[in-house]
Amino acid sequence: MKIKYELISQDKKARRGLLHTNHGTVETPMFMPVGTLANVKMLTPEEIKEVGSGVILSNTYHLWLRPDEDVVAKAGGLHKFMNYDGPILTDSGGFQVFSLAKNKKKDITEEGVHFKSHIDGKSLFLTPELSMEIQNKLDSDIAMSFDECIPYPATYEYTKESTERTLRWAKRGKDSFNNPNQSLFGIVQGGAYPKLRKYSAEKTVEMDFDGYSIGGTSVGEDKKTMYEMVDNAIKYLPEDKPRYLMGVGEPEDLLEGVERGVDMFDCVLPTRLARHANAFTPYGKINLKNAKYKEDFTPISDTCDCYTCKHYTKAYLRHLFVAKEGLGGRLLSIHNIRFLIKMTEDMRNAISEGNFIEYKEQFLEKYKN
RNA sequence: GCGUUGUUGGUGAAGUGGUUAACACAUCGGAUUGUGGUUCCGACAUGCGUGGGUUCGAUUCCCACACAGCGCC
Repeated sequence: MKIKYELISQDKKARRGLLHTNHGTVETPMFMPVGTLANVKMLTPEEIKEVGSGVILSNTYHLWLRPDEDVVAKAGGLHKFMNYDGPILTDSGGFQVFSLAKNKKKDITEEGVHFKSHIDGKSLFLTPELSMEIQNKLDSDIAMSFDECIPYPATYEYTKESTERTLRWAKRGKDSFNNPNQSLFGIVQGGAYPKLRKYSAEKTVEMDFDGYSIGGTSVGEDKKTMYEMVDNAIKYLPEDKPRYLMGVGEPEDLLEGVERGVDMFDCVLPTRLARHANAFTPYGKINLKNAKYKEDFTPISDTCDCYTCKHYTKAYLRHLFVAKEGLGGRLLSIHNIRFLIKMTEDMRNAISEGNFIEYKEQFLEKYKN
């Protein structure tokens, strides 16, 4: 069955809802941890669940290369393969158009995109049809359309050309899509041009997807520009479908996104930062490797309810990072993901109580310091 | 005692008669937004064992001394 979005309550544009999937019902706004290679780096499925995660994200491009989608299909699909029974969303490989296609003009064609494998340098060619075929086999709950994530800055001409091509790719992908148990999201592009965002959103919505995402953000633009991109896309999206802001983000971005009506976020930030000893706290990010934590025997945050904060001190975590012990990254991944997910829980409650803006301002007042 | 080799930052070490003494590790910071697990970027010797000398100029050449290794009585 396809996913179904159910709106529960609304506070201005901020929305609280439920997402019904084949692998359970989850609440929105939600933050989705990224598990590119069929695992959220360093964490077991039990730990992912314990942290309150709704959906996790995995990646078509990476699983295509290794182990390859047929292996996953033989295992019985992505859920069985990785032993995760919650909802999974797969990114289409569109972001790799941004990060791996070196020569945009030459590598990106109407038919598809030429890549060099980041593993062995082999030449690869990914098309909308192939991305759908791989995702159909992976059998995630939500598949993403194959798009081009446009760099920033980009000229109006290039953005227009690319945005139109992404629309044609979306249509081709949808036409070849072949898995009745899987949902498919369309992706709004249009770069930083309001006119193109509107065009992309309206044309994408016409194709009638199961959900819509806003792509092409967090690619180097300033925050003001990013929030404008969201504003200029989201007003054309239907109320009865989930909205997903791709690749975002930082705590302040979640607040700004939810305020504008975003339901879903994903970001590598909590896990990547964790591997490099950076921790989210209510008072901003801290670097646990700093010498000042050498004898700090308090938790990262005394108001955090995560496993790590309940059992370990900053001094111990610092020791693990300085000694390059993997447990540090693991414990901090738990904390950082929990931090963002707890934020979404608090935001949901604030929406229900009609005081989202107050929550946001209180949060930011502390966090900015 | 004689001969010989060596003495460069917290560590291992390059190097040159002439503007800022290489590099690595350690240390100390910073970055990270549809993954970079081992990543990226900064800072870090006012000084080359000590004291003299030669020279316009010495960490580099010379002498003495100190210390360390090796060899010989």
